[in-house]
Amino acid sequence: MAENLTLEDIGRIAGVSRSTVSRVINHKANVNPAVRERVLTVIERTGYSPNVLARSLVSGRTGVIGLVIPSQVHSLFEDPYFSRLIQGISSASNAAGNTLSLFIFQNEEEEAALYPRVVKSGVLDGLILTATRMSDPLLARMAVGEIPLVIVGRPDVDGVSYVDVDNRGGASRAAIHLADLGHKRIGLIGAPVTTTAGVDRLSGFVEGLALRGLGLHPDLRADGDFSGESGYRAMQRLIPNRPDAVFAASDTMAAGALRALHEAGIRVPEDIALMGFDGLPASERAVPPLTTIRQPVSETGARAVQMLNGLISGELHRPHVEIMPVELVVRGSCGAVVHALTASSA
Amino acid sequence: MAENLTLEDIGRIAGVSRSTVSRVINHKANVNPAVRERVLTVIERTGYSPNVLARSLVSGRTGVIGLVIPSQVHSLFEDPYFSRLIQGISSASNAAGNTLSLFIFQNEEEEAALYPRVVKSGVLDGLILTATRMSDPLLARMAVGEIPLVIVGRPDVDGVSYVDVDNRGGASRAAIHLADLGHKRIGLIGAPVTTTAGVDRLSGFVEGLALRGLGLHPDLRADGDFSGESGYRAMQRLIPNRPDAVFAASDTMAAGALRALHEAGIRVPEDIALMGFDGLPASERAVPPLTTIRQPVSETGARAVQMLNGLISGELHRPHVEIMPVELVVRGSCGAVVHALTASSA
DNA sequence: TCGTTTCGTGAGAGCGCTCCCAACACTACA
DNA sequence: TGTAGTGTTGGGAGCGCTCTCACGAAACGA
Repeated sequence: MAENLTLEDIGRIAGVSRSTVSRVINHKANVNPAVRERVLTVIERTGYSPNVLARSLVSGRTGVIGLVIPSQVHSLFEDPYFSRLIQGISSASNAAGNTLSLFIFQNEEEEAALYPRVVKSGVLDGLILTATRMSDPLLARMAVGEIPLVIVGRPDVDGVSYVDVDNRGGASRAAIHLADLGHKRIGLIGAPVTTTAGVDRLSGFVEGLALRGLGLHPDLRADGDFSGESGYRAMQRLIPNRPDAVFAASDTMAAGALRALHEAGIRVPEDIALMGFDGLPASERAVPPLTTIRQPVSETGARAVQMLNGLISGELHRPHVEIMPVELVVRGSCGAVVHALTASSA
Repeated sequence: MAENLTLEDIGRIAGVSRSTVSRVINHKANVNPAVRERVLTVIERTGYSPNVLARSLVSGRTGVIGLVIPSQVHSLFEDPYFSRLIQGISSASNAAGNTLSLFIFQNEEEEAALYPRVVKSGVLDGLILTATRMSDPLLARMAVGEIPLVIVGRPDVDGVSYVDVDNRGGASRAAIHLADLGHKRIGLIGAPVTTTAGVDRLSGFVEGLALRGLGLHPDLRADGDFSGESGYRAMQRLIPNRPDAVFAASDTMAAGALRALHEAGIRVPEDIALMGFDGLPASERAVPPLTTIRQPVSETGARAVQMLNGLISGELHRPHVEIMPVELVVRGSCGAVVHALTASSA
């Protein structure tokens, strides 16, 4: 009932000392079973729970991990990616007994305030940084190693732990899939090359095309910024150059592209094949359903939490890297179903 | 440079005591200007920043506020509402110097774990609870008043501070708008009546119809769960009953409804008028652009933070209530543009 | 029977900070 | 010269916890 019980209080009620109560709570050995039972009863009855602050002050651990979403993530409100990532990270944090603190920065000034205010203040045991840009200034500031750090997405510097999805492999897979369906003029709606994901999906795509003896013609490439709107405009730029297949580097951009194609009266997949990347639930309900590369977003977040906890506890030697596998999901938009009878040997 | 500087260290370097350094840091009066300057220089030079934990332990304030998103919010990953709300709350927290901790609960067990683990542990100064259900069990557990609490959305119990948008007024406005455009058979795709928002939008809508001498025919009402998919199915149920206008209680459901209408070959707004609620950016890019009731989501979140801080500091007497205004945004889907010449007197 | 080990326990110190109070100038007034 | 302020400073206590250490009691082998 009463709010401000202390170890001392519990001890007094149970007729033991503060130290013994502490031992009981922290599951330490060398406590008489009868005494332990008595103390537990008192704790139960009083509803006591230890003051995390005091505990953290002496132990040096707070159990709080920070999730940093840098500025310039305008897509945060459009792209379900971040919702799913946050959900995965939150869920894994709860499971691991961590508290998750969220830092969404609107601008560079807010970013600059992070370092003194949270990293050095001692509240955070570790930090997860998302949405890495190329030469990320935040990263440079944080990677100095004062606090355990895990990046979600490949950073473009060495010596930092990260977990990424297989962007290269997935994009390569997409290119091969489209090529194997008989397409020759395969275009790309790319993600920004200011992000490592954009770079990796581009290079993987080119790599996949090359494996089938194809190349990416400059006229068949238009980059977007992950938003549906940018995918819409990119496709409009591509249409005059008559691609027979297009790989959009995100489902949201693919959805925009689909809209542009509808408006132009171009049928999918009859006139053009379309693929996305992400595997969002919404991609399944597109018309036609979108063939895509599914990435395990919430699992990626969960792995980041686990890796961070490994780093915090010292079990892991840094830097540690993990690449999550992606998966080709064949649906209607690539025309594979139409080709299935003739191309099922592939 | 060195990480673990203390007040004592700074004092030693500056040739003063711990107390004086503390006074300088906390902008207390009665410090010799020359000494203050010297101390500030040392702080600057060493990069010292105070240990928040120790400070919190004695002051009883942590500056951390919790944002709780209960389980059963399946729409979290589909509906941009939460992204925008989180963004607004995060932004306001940063501005107010708070740290935001995020608690997304997957199930009732996780919810049950919240109370002892965070509320009583003393890490949180206050709590924001979102997505209130009717007779929310979480609310019952938290509203006991051990920690300052602000609800986003109207709770169905008394004595709790909350900030809500004018769901009733907005829905009423929508009904009146559609009625004034000459529609008679006005249908509703409702939000779940297990949420107070759903209840309020329903009652407001009925109220608005009544003001124009209309009623809501049971055949013209189908409820969804905020998701696009549910809006799609709800509209399919409504179509056979031939409404000439439909108000969907969320933009996402309206988007689903739009899809159902497209598939059925029913033109919007020529054959049927459609309205949404939310004012999501995506509603503007719908085909046709969606007429909607815009609610200030991120401002609502920001107000919740401000209210919570008022409660924490004791400036506010609880309970405090604030209703945010909504706004009718007329676009193509309601046919108002077509009617504009004849109905501009309204 | 006497060391010696083991177990269970409590007291003390200390984590880094804030707050309170006493001590010390130094000035101002009578 | 004495007394009362006024501004400035340092030390002590204490927030609630963990950890180390030492002490007494019980249990052991010799």
